[in-house]
Amino acid sequence: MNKQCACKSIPEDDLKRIKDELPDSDTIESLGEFFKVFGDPTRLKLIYFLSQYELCVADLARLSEMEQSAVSHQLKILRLHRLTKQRRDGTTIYYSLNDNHVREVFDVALEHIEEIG
Amino acid sequence: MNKQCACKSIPEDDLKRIKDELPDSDTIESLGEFFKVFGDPTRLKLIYFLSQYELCVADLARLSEMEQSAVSHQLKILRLHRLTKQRRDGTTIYYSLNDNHVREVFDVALEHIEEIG
DNA sequence: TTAGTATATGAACATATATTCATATACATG
DNA sequence: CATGTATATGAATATATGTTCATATACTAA
Repeated sequence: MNKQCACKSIPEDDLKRIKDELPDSDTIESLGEFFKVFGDPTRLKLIYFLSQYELCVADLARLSEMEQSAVSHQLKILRLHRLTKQRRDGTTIYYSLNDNHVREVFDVALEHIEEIG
Repeated sequence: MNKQCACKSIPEDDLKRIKDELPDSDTIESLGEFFKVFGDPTRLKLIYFLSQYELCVADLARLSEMEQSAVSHQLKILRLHRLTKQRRDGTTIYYSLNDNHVREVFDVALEHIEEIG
């Protein structure tokens, strides 16, 4: 008698049901994109600073010790994913976070990191 | 009179203070790594399935419609980042999530995605 | 030990992505 | 309009990453 992987005994119907519970593929794609934005240390720094203050590009560059160009490129990504909003005052553009979820996601993950050491 | 970027008027001391509030660079790196794990749709699917059930590699492959090898490679990443735990039963290895934070991060992000459409 | 099943892994390849450099755009001031 | 400042962007490059294929390891049963 062959003792097969127990899970293989899950009927096809159940597999289908479990599969159906998965958020649809557009949602999964969007989620992946969303997390990818957080998946870079330089962007995380920008996100963190913006979670605390409304800041212009120049100061973000100074705070994060990145070149202005690099900051602009990354801000474009944050903007496109609607993580930030901006406001113009003369030639200066002030960025801030768009959504409380962003801060929340950051905080939960931080808890996790601190917990697992 | 030159109207400079208002934020430039933030004294160096304040900049230093804001910078100091940023989690240390090891933490930022770990956070980035953590989010990077979520930043791939195939891994997200695995994470989702494992947030619901304890599953073996073969069924994860069937559920996610990935090759066994690809699943194993991705599970290695989840394991290394301690997002999953596993248990062996004969030749079968059952995976499950390691931590409630993972589920929580997933859910908050999902809310965000559903909110911004 | 031999055969079979479940999972893991190394190498190769293709694709994605972050940064830099040079330059463009947008606005303000004189 | 001309100049200066703040920000944005395109191209190029270097690096990271996901998948596949072939194969290795770990365990079980006969």
